[in-house]
Amino acid sequence: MNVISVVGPTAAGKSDLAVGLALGLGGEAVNTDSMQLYRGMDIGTAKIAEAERRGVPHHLLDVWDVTEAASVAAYQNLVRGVIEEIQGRGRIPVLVGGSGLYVRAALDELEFPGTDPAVRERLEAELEATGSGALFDRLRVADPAAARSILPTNGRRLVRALEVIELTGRPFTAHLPQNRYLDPLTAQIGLLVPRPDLDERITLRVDRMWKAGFVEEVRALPGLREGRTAGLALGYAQVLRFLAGEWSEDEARAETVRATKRFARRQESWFRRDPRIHWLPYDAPDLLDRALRICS
RNA sequence: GGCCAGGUAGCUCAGUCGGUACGAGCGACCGCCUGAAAAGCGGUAGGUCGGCGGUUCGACCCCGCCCCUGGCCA
Repeated sequence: MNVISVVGPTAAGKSDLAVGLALGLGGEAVNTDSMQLYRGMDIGTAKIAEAERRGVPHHLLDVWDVTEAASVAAYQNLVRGVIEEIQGRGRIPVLVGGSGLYVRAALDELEFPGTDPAVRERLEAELEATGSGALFDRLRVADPAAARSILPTNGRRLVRALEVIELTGRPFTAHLPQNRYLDPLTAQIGLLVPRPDLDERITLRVDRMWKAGFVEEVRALPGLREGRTAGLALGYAQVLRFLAGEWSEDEARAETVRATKRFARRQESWFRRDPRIHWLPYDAPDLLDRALRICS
């Protein structure tokens, strides 16, 4: 295989498996997690510690400032470059992370039509003023196919669809080669975790984050409030509300656990759809061997 | 032991001046997802309305007794 990708819900043990695979295959780790791209967001994103990397180089961690807005398209440029560079050195990129769209952006034939801040801003103002229903009606005329796949109440996606149509003059749905790897020799490994185990692991992980000084980490990142995305990250958003006096610290922690469980469920439903993923039980004693076999 | 409040969906609670529970939020389960994706948007399933008896054509809503929870008094 030329490219490996480890996916699955949060707290499943992806980082560790990726390091094992990299060591076994002569590879390097590449982050596919939208929030670990941010500098300074370590505890709350469960970023793999230096010691746990066991000498394996890790790419695309700490590349954005928390004041920058995240962008899949920008990320896509970065990953594609990194993958090429690693392969150029005769090594194998081992992608790791749970951001479904980011994984797709890295692995699949997928292109993002452009964006325009002015257009975006105007559409967002319109959404604010007239509500999503009006935007939906417009989309229904401009691109019936897109309207069928976007719910009338989903303002965010309506804005983007209309933006793309306005910018490209083509329907939003014009580009859709689904599930096609850029490199046919790509293997995706998914970690399967039973719900009760997953919930327990999430609770423990959040507790550990708090003990590790998560609140202090957030306090030390004033830029979080300015950025459009970083401050919305799981845990960070909740701690910010605690720091703002809206919630007690306990509430913030409990809400973080709840939101993380919900997120893990969304990750599962995203990855479940991809028939190309090889699923392995997260606690299999021979997990690494089985994964290596799939990758060879 | 007496008084008061309360026992309605897994949880927290609405509600019916007696006529098949419009229930809500959270949770659970499921789905969507193309430049904010740790974001955003949806769908479905759960209730013998504490128990037993009575009044009534009819009670979750009225009456009696009992059980449970919280508070106050003794």
